[in-house]
Amino acid sequence: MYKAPRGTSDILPAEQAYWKYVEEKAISLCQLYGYQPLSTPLLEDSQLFTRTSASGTDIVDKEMYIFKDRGGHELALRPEGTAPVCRAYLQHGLFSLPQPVRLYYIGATFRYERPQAGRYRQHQQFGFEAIGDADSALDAEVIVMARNFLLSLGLIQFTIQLNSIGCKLCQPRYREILKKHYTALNSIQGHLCSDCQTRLERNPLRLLDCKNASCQEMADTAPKTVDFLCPECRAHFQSLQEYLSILGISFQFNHRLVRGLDYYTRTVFEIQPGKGTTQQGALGGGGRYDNLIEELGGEFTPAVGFAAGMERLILKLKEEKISIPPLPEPVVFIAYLGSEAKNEAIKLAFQLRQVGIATIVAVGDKSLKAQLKQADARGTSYAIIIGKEEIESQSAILRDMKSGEQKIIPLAKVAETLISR
RNA sequence: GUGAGUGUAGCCCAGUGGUUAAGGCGCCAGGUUGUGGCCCUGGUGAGCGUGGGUUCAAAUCCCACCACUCACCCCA
Repeated sequence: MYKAPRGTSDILPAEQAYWKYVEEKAISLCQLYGYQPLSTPLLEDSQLFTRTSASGTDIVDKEMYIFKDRGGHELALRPEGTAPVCRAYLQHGLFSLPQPVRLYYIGATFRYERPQAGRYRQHQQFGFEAIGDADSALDAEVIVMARNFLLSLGLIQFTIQLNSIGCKLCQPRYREILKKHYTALNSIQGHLCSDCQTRLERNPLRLLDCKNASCQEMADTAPKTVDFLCPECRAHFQSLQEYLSILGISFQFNHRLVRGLDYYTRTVFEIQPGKGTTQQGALGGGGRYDNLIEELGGEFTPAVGFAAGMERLILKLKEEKISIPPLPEPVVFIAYLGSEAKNEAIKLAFQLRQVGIATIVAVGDKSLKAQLKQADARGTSYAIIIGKEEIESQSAILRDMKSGEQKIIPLAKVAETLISR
């Protein structure tokens, strides 16, 4: 028996209402803020990610789905959405549009890791990116969108964690200071975990988010990124906070927040869920990536964005028992008895659909009881019953499934009767 | 990659060495010779994740493997 590959899953009809709900909220949010949809392939040249995200990040080091196609090209199932959007921005010359260009996407993302609650090898991400302006008002816009998105879903138990990690100018300086701090402490205490030993060399910023107890002690006393920002980055971060405060958006500083991808500059933020039954991690995260497009071969183009995990959001919706509008069910179920009636039933179903009435017609020549049971199971509002008697009088029984009331109407008037209801 | 737990019909699950593996949901049929949702009756459907071992005898004990779940790392 075949099963869906590990970490992937089928989304059955019973689940689809959640997906539609979240997608519709996402789309209407983006419309409200003037973001336009963009779809990119699931596959990309693997270097798009290895170059931009760089090594030393988990996504590149251990979570990428990489393979060679028949032509020998190394491709990757996209592990994140931002780099493909930037690639498309450059490839199609979107830089010639008025800037910033505001884009959003909803699509599958892949990471090879051990699945658990809210963590899958294939998951759906909703993200939006504003490309082409460094104005911190844009950072604020993105953060507010992220917040309002969750609120529109009915989720209220979350916090926005915020930090600034500087730019090309000030971040290298900070890195050196951080390295000195760790090297000094480590030579005295010598408690740095093996992961952090490598981080110290390859990706010192990520020393800060190590969860290892002894490393945490060192992180607690470590110098903070915000204290070493250059004047421009400091002003940028300052004004971002002002915008947020004007809008009454509350957030928490998190000096240890550095994010898992290398391309981030200045603003980084994450949406952390309140305490729940699972440890699913961030509901979403994002930040500014001013150098990414330049690294991909374009002009210097500052940008900022956000992405959320749909599965995690749905998990939360269920955890908090937020009710979701059901998917629409067909209005009418047509039951028949006998082969003449069957012909009439099929014809009637065809006609009803022509005028836009969602209809299921019975098949398989089952008992009327079984047919009505199906109508009930599908939750149709009406059942139409056609038997021998009805054929003779060219009529049909229209049964209201909720009240159980039924009346006989001319076959020719079924559509019109249903429309008038 | 590491750790823990679980693995019996489509789903939820009882059963801890010994008759044809129990129940609920679902599904099918009947009670109502043309009528759903409640009720009643009957039926359908598993040989107990896979392989090996212990034993007169194993779903029940042992070993290995696989899968699932959760957690760690890290992130959506």
